[in-house]
Amino acid sequence: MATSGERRTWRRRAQARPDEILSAALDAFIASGFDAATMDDIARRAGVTKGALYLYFESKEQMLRALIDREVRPLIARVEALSVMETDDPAALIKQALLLVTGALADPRLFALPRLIIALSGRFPDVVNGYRDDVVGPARAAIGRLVMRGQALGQFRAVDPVAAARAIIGPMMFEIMWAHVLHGESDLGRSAGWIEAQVDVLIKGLEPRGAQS
Amino acid sequence: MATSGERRTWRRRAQARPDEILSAALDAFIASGFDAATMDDIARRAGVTKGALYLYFESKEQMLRALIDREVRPLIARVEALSVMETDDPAALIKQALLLVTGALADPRLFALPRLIIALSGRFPDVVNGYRDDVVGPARAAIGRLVMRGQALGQFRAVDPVAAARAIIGPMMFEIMWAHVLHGESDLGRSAGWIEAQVDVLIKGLEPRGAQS
Amino acid sequence: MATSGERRTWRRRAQARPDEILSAALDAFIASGFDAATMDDIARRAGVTKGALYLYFESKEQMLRALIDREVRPLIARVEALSVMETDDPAALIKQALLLVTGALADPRLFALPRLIIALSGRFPDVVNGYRDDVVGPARAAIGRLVMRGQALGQFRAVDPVAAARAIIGPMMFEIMWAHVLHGESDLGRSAGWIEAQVDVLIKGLEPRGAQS
Amino acid sequence: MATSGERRTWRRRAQARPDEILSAALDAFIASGFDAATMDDIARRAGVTKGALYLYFESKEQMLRALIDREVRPLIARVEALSVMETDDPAALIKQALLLVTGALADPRLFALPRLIIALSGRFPDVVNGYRDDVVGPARAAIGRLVMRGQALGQFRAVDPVAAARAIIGPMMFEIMWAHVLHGESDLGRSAGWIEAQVDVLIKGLEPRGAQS
DNA sequence: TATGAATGAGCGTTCATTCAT
DNA sequence: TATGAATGAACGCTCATTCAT
Repeated sequence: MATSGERRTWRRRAQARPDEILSAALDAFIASGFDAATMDDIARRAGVTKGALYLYFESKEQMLRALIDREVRPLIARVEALSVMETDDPAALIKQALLLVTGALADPRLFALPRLIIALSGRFPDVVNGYRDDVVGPARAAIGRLVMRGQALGQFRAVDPVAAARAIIGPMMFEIMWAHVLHGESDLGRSAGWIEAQVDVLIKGLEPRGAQS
Repeated sequence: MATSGERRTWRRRAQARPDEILSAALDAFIASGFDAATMDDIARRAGVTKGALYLYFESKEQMLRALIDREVRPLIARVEALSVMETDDPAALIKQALLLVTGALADPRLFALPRLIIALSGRFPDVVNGYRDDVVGPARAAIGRLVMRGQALGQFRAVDPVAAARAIIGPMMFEIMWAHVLHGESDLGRSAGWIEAQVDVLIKGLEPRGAQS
Repeated sequence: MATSGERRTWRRRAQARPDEILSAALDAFIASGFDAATMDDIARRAGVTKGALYLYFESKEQMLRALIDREVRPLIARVEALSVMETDDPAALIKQALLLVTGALADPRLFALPRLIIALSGRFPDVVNGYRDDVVGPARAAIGRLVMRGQALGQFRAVDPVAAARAIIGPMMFEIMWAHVLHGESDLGRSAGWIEAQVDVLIKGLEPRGAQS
Repeated sequence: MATSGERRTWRRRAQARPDEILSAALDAFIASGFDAATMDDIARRAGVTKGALYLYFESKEQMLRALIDREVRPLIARVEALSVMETDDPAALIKQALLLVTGALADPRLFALPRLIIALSGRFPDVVNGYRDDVVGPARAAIGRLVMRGQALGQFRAVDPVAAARAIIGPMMFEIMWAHVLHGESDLGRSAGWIEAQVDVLIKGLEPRGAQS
């Protein structure tokens, strides 16, 4: 007797649940940290009861893992896509990739995840390992690929590409993190300009010495 | 029954108690994070009972605050001392200061504090504010002073000194943090060499363009 | 779309459902006890969903009641059948009846029911009452009838037939129960031989004193 | 400033707590079974809060173990004491031991423990193993010792002593258990007379055939 | 100054039961 | 007849904090 429309509504709801719950969990983790966030709080934010959470996730920790996956994978995928594009101006792609990442991490909701990783490292080793293998490693590799391309084109000096990637990504990340931590969630704008300038400087640092002004 | 010698020992211990407790708290926070560390665990590590903790500290949160104070002030004081020394080689002092800080933070017990700050920012705003005003600010100012000295001596280019300080400190800190987070407490040595080299590069970046090789 | 063959299959399954569910419930109760067995577990074992359980049974408790009914009635019926057979060797029938019961209860699936009764007595008085009236009473009466027959034939001494039945059944039951409880489900064989010998001894105990070797 | 009297009061209370809690636990287990009894219920019966329970016991299961120990050890100790007494009438000691045990188990609070063992066997193997090794085994051995003494004196036939012990204890236990289970906690008196008579019969069964009337 | 028994609120998780479909 | 999402009340257990001693 149920129309297919009604059925679809219900189904859609059920299928959207995990996503809604993860968003609620993210909010709760941002507000209270992983330990202090309660399943009740997450449930309330998601508009379901506590029990319903366990229909979709086995535990709070697994929810964290799923959350990292959901939030971070698309970003790293875009960076990887950038890194395999054909180009004769890899410096531009590097800048694009860095601004993509820094722009995304300027959002407190996205930045919350590295922050959680930092806070929980040492206690949930596989969360950290997953992050290292699925996020940090690929990101370094992607930037490293672009550096190699620049080297092949004679635009960059012959340095270890992955080390160079680390040297470029690190300062950016730290600045963003510190801006979030020290200023709260407000005036990231002030850093944003600084960041774009820094990106230019860092990339220029890869050029052959003679090419520098 | 107590000889004055015994009494003195006892006094000394009693006066050392808050310190012993803070050390125990630090160990506990490192092992479990702020939320997951229990007062029982801290008491056990300090060799006292749970109740005794409250003789010296009002609450777990206050203990955290006292801990940050105790751990971080001496380090920043040494950096400030460096920054006001008379010298005609400020680059050497900058390097010394950076290696002082990075060396100290390589110790997981000291690194734990920035990690706690990062993890708890947003929940304890005044903890963060205190850290910004008493640690981050002074550190940037100190390095900035040395940069200015180098500019006055014509050894460095004319850039904003505090911005330069940020650009030097940031990459160091991030690399240390990531080493702690991703590798656990083990192979910081691998990064250590990298760090010293990076310090040289970063300082050289301050020199006038013509001076570069 | 459904052929009548398919329909019949479906009908048959639908009608077999309550039975399948009860079997699943028995397995679950054996594995975990009544309280610790979950409806989910029962449903999984029955190959249906949790909700479907409530189509056939009002509650977990009612399921227990139905289960006891189903499992225990056929066995007691066979004992009763034995007890009303015409015979001039009632001792043989008693032995047959006892071995029937002990043999059946050697199966953990059947023994589970007395175990459940024992465990739950005091909480579900009517379960116990039902068991007493429908199982224990009839069993004692049946054996008692055979004892009376033996007395009528002059083969047994003049003792209270039901008391004699109790004295015969009790040791058997206890030995089986203890074998299950103490050894787990493994070496009931060791007791089995012992049991047959005991049955002989117990029955012989009913014979007139002079008849004993 | 505390008088030693006050102190003693407080101490006495604290030292009596585990016992009070175990009694409360026993009541709760009797009323609801192990699974259905809640820690809250136990705490309420003991007059403390739930948390206080965990000052003395690690878990509900450990409480069960401690309870078995407390309730059952003294009884078995008394049986063992009986079994090593010098005597030239071991039959009398066997009867005394059996009446000791059956008399004790007539108390529903004591009988509750074997009942719990039966209910939980298969799920808490070490609870069961402990019971087998510390209770059932020693009890059989003790009765067996008395049987051997009777055999040495020529008063009993040459049968396996431990098997004889099993054959004597089993029927008693079963009758008690069934009385508890079927009649609830009320009219054990009716069985008590039956039991004493049975004990006589069972012991007489050990005598040489010729000695029987 | 120090103890340690005790509290009480709360946590992550479970589960018998319900009900729209 | 059957599903499976959802509930809501508990449950075993924990812990920061208090306080009589």
